[in-house]
Amino acid sequence: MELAEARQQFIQSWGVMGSQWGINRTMSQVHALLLISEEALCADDIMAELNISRGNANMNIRALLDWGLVYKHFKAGERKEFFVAEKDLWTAARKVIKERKKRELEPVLDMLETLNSTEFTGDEEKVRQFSKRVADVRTFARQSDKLLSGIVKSDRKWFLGGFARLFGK
Amino acid sequence: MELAEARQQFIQSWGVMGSQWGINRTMSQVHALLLISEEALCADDIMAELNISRGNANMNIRALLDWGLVYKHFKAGERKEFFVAEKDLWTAARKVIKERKKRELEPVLDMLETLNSTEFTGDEEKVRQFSKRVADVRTFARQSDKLLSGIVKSDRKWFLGGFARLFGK
DNA sequence: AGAAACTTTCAATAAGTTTTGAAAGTTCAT
DNA sequence: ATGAACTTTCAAAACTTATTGAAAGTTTCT
Repeated sequence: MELAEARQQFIQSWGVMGSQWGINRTMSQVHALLLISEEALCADDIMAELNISRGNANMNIRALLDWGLVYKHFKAGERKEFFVAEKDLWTAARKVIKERKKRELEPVLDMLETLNSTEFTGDEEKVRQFSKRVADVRTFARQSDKLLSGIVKSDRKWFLGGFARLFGK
Repeated sequence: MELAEARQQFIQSWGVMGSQWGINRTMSQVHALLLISEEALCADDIMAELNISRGNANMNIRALLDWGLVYKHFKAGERKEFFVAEKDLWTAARKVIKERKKRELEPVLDMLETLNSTEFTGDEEKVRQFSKRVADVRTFARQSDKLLSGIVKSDRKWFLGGFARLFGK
């Protein structure tokens, strides 16, 4: 198989996965491209490889920097900016978990805390039942938050090591 | 606070979270509505509560059944179908993980396995570097898959119990 | 200060996704 | 076999999100 073809396959597949998880397809593709690139790439390289406009490239590169998945890299004698991906995927995954937890889980958690400490007006029995459900969901969400925090704080060994001992007991 | 208002807040917030994770907003809202409903609801109840069309309600209820997050419920003497949510969120979460793993992680894993056992044509050094990157990503993806499988198989106690002992050691 | 090299912004447009609603399909009771 | 009750389908419309490209902005060099 041609190397170029294999690269495209990797980039496409990574893009599809991203879009299924609510991440802009182009952003995932830029990430994929940088992941498999040894050399730091500049905006023009990325535009050319992925066939996208300058604006689109710029916006998605900024987003990746923002997530901490890509770093700026300056080459001596070159004026433009180059970019490299965080190549350690465990580090990258932890950043994604941390960030999504903050952006997407915490607002729900806040809503649940608020509802949990509010008194409702309405049919007494219905209020009782609703409060019970909210409390259940809150417990679950807090537990999930705790689990994710633990993962973010844990080190590579935990991830690389066997998980067998962690479950079922 | 009015009970009705609180219900809307819960439903909206759950809908936003879903959409951020690549799940149709209406589907999350139907799920939220069923989660906080003691009684089983029929299509018309859901249409009325969420102000959506019959087609939309039907399509999203089917999807939730498909994910195993909602069950059909028949009421004696009633001809129409009623629906209830799986109220145990740990059970629901495991189903979601299992399903997303299958639908969204496994295709990437397959791509990585294929690329990993393919010889590439092209500049020798570039091929070597690309293969190394693919191997790295594959290792990470397999490890993630293993971790998720463990979670899916683990029991509630593991989730409810303290995670402290699991990390950092 | 001016010009070149580069990055960012943003309004217009394109692409993609979701929703609707009416028609077709199904099931069940008589 | 018919009709009422209910569910499913699907093409068209509405809505949302992503992308473009040209203009504006910034930085660096002489």
